[in-house]
Amino acid sequence: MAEKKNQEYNHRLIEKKWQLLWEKKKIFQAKNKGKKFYSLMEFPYPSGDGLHTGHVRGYTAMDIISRKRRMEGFNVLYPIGWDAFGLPTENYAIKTGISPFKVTKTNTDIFRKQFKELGMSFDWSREVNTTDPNYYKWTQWMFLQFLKHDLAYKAKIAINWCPKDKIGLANEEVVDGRCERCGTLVEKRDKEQWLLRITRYADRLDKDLDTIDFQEKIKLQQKNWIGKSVGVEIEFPISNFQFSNKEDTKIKVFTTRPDTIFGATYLVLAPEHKLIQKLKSQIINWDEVLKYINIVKNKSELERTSEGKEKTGVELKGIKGRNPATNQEIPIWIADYVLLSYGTGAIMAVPADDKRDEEFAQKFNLPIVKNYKPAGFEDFGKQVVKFKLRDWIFSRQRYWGEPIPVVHCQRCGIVPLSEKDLPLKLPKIGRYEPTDTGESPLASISNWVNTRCPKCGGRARRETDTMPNWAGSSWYYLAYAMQGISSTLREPISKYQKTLKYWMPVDWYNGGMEHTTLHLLYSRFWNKFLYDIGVVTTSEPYKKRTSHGLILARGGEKMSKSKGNVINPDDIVKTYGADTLRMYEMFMGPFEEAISWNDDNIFGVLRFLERFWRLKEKISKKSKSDQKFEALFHRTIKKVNDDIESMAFNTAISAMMILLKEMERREFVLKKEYEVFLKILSPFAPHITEELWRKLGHKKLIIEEKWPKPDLKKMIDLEVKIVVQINGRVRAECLIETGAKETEVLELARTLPDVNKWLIGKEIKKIIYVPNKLLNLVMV
RNA sequence: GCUCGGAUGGCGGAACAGGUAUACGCGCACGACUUAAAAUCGUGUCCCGUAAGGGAUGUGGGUUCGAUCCCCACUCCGAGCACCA
Repeated sequence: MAEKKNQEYNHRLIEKKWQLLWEKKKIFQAKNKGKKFYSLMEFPYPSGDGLHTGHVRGYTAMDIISRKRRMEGFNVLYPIGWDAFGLPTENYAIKTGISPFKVTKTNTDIFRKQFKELGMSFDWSREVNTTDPNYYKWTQWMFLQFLKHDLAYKAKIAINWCPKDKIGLANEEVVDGRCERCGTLVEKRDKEQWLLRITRYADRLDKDLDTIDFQEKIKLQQKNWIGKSVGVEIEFPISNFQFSNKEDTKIKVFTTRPDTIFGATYLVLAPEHKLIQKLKSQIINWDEVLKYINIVKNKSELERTSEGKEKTGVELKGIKGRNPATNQEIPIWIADYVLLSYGTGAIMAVPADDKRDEEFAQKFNLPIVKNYKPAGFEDFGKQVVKFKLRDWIFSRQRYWGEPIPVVHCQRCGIVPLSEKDLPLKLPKIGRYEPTDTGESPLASISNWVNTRCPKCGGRARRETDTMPNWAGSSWYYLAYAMQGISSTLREPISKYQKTLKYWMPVDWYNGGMEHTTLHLLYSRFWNKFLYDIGVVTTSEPYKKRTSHGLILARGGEKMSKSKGNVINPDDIVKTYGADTLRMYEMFMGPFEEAISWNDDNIFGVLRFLERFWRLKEKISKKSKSDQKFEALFHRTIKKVNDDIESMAFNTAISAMMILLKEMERREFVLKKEYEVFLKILSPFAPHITEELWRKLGHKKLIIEEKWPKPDLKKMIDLEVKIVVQINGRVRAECLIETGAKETEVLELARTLPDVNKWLIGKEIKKIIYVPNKLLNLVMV
């Protein structure tokens, strides 16, 4: 009885065993030579909840690809690490008083264990952690390079402020006017902030998308976000006014439709436009103007955009502009539908052509010309390119992030730390709350804050802002390559150049769509900068980018703790095994699309694995299969191969299910064929296939075997089924040798009663023949 | 509002250089094995019709010998952007 039980498929008896053996043999450790393949899935934020089913989907997909590449002879790097700085850990620390260092340690331990239990073929020797001082030393080093090249600067700007998290947010972190993390309404606050000049790279970030293999929807989203538009800057003279400064005699507007200039009947400035203050003395209704400016200033972003888009504005009375095309005097208005941050902060309004201008003109009774004559594109100004992309707000007023390595010296101003003084370590503290003044808790640690200026030796204060959690993830793909040298990141940068050149770019990068305008754009920018200063040799970090769909709870809702509908992958692994979970998540539907979890369907793949396990009993010593089976067999090898490449994992598995059924139906299974089947299944279900491979008596592991190639000649059937249609409707089918000519098929078709009865007394007008597929007889 | 996806059995989904719609899986029904149940295996499973045949891929048109696939109009769902001149 016990003996019999051992022979049944039991994941508990095999999965751990192989995981330990892989680890012991260091089978997944990448070398730094050979034909390389760098596959990457976005590294996780190690939250206290552990891995969720969505993680499993993405990591399994890249694990399948990585395992296949290894069998194809590539030197594969499939690394893993932890993006561990960030708010949830800090908030947890505030709530419990437990140090974020400790929380991070606990959480990464859990994640690591879970990944191992899933059989992920990570190179654990290259594990990185963004909160490790050896790691963030480099994040800080890169910040200093930005600073050195004038790409990091501090400025007082109106930022998005989350009053609950007490933190400034980048534009990319504001969703529908609310904080991306906690959903609180975002306020505007004037604050000194660090910014990175990502806008200097806007054009390259846009253009270079054409050189890389990203999914179209990803490229589109990035293009929309960068928002490149080509237009013309046109100067409208201000009439009836004497200026001391010549520059101030004109209002510069940006338009993508300079051809509509003859229809421009008024000008609009953004309320924050600098010129307004300069024109103050000439504006008759200044009180009214000032009142409007203040109202706009105090409106939140959400209010400004959500008030039904009802247009508001005030005319600047006392001054007029002149349309250079018509030479007519036109009024000048200010209105908040014109944004200071885009173009020149001023527009020429063409109410006949632009919907917003039309609404505004109607509300305030401004003239609308129809039937104006079109102008040439550059007749009244010169062509310029504008972007929607804004500079990246790079500082956060929080504890749990990389300290920004500069000091503020009373005499020298902002002074960067010397590179040899990195890392600037985050001091351990007892309280993690942000201060009410909106400063980081670091500000209250006087023995850390008060320091000496590296330049003059005088008194100085450390910068207390920290970096956003997008910093560490902007270059982690480089860290994996660097990490390989000696398992540390301690060497000077020159030591890493060879290995960086060898590994970069990442060959295949998978991740979530939610990171398209954040992480993906930031890291491309970061890499381009490092390319420009000679640290890396490719200007794009990722050759190919794909994305996985979300996994939703049953019924299509998002999984969430509050709804109690969260599926814990640990439970599935425990009950059914890692191989079953991996295969289920790959089989459940199209990889790129969102899909609902359904426990019932797990049994489908579990049964498949159990049946596969039993198949070994049918192995025979015979040496040849029939041609028909071989055709199916080789077609399956090809399909599994091609489907993995296009991430159509669901149909790859379905093809293997069909093959299994066919092999069960037959009286015997050839050992050769069985082994090939094991190999093509192995990336999906690595444990059971290693076990069965070993049971066949092999000493080597299946992961060390070669990926099978289909025999294209054997894929072709000797006979094919041809569908016979009459007037496009299927009436019969017949078997005929592959590659038969039209006349042969027609001759055979005529003999079929189901065809013949439609032909009686009628004339065939036209014959359409698709070789090996279909014959369509068109009748009168 | 704009941009991009999507809509196929009871359910998840296949089929895309226009060529047998519903592969594969789940569920369900019946049968075999069991004293019995579970498990397993086998058969069936879009709708109407005894059949011949007809109707079905969100809706309505069009192109074509032939349309899930291409074109036009619309409805609904999802994602992204959102006064970007």
